[in-house]
Amino acid sequence: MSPLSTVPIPGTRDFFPEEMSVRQQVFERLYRVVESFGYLRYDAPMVEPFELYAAKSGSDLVNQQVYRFTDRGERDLAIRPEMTPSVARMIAARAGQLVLPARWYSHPNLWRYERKQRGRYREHWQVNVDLFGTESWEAEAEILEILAEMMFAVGAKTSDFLLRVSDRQLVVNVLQQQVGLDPQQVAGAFGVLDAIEKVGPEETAAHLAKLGLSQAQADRTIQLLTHGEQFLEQAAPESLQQSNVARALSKLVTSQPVNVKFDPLIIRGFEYYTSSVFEVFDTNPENPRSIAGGGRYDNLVALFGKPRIPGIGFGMGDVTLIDFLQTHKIAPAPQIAPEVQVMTPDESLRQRVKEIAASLRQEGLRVVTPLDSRKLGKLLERAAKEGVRCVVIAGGDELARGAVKLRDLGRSEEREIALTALPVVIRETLATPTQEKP
RNA sequence: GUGAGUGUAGCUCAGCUGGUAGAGCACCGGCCUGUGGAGCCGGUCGUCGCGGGUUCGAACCCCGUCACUCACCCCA
Repeated sequence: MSPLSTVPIPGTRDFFPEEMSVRQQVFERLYRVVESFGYLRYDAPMVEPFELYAAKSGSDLVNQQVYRFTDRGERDLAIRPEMTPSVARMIAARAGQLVLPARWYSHPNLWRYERKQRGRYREHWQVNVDLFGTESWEAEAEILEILAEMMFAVGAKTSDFLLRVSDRQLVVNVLQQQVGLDPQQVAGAFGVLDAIEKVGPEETAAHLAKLGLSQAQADRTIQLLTHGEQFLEQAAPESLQQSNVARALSKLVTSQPVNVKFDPLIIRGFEYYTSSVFEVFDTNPENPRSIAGGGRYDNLVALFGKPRIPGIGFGMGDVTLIDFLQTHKIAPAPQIAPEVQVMTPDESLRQRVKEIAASLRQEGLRVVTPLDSRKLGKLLERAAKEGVRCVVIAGGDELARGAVKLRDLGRSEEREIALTALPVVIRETLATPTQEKP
């Protein structure tokens, strides 16, 4: 029999401690931002009825990419490919009891059956932030503000990212009323224009002609959709008045300036988005995938037979976010070393070592002790390699005086410290910058 | 689903038109029985992804296969 594989199944990742540490630090910053806006965390099952997604998630392609199986009770189930249907279900379940607006967030792992490539895995973790119960443009503003603050919280600068926003309804209105397209042509135009950045304007014009657009209509459509700012200028005032995104755009209150751009080419795949849609992009072309995206879905909760509760929200995924941080060299350093190691040169003092370690743990420090006997030099070498900052050396002479040696591996300094003062001195040491030996 | 690239030690890789498998790092030990990172010495480590073929002889050439990576399709 061949040995078991150590490789995770395709498209999934193991998170070794140093990777987990980075992920954890990044996401804890995001949690803090979201919670600072008063959002409450929830969770839901990783497996849902398949029909939850079949109903409204959108294209038949989504269905092809869902992990789907039949359980022993003959239920048709799916591993969640996204969180929004689940949260809509939960909101619907409490529809009569909730104080609205409801501000909720979660951090689920999501699955999609697709081939792995840069920025895309079959399993990824996504922070979802959703706001339910208002159609006000201020909901758009708040959601976009949170999104921007999340980017700032992980160390992004204003110039590092671009927030592209659009409004499906507004774009549809303009194309119908000002270019004279019928609804079918509008739908077709969206599909074709999605690819305009790849195939170029000539081919796009040809596709539009097939949909029955005149030359003038095609030119006008392309011109409008590829010049986002002008799009707003050219939209009828009553259309703009109805567009939450258009109204929110200039009124965002954020701790740093944000690059926001209206861009009608932001479509997004989910069919349930009713008007506002938006995505965050890295301004560095090395990392072309969107870091976060979302939109308004005013009809989703009503699918559960409950009163219509409008919603708006977005997801920010771990894969593209951490790619972004690494591209800009602002990912946090892994923190995997214990703060303190306690050791002794005298085998007979092992028990005292454990007692000292226990008392330091009571002080909230992360403390390890050697589990086997080795020479002090080897123990120090290993501690240094692990990145341990403080080493407590409990020798008989010092202990007789009620003291130990405290060695700061970060600065190669050693002092004798009274046991009673040890926690305080260790904390001071940990707060001091290290000084690398040349 | 389509296309391309890569598979050699735990890791990063070298290995000439085919001639018995290598380096650096890492790991373990010694020099150093109460003090780390350097240095020196020594040690452990491989079905050369797998299967078949050609050959006196294959890590190398040929065929197949699998895995991984990147891109396309599409999308969080």
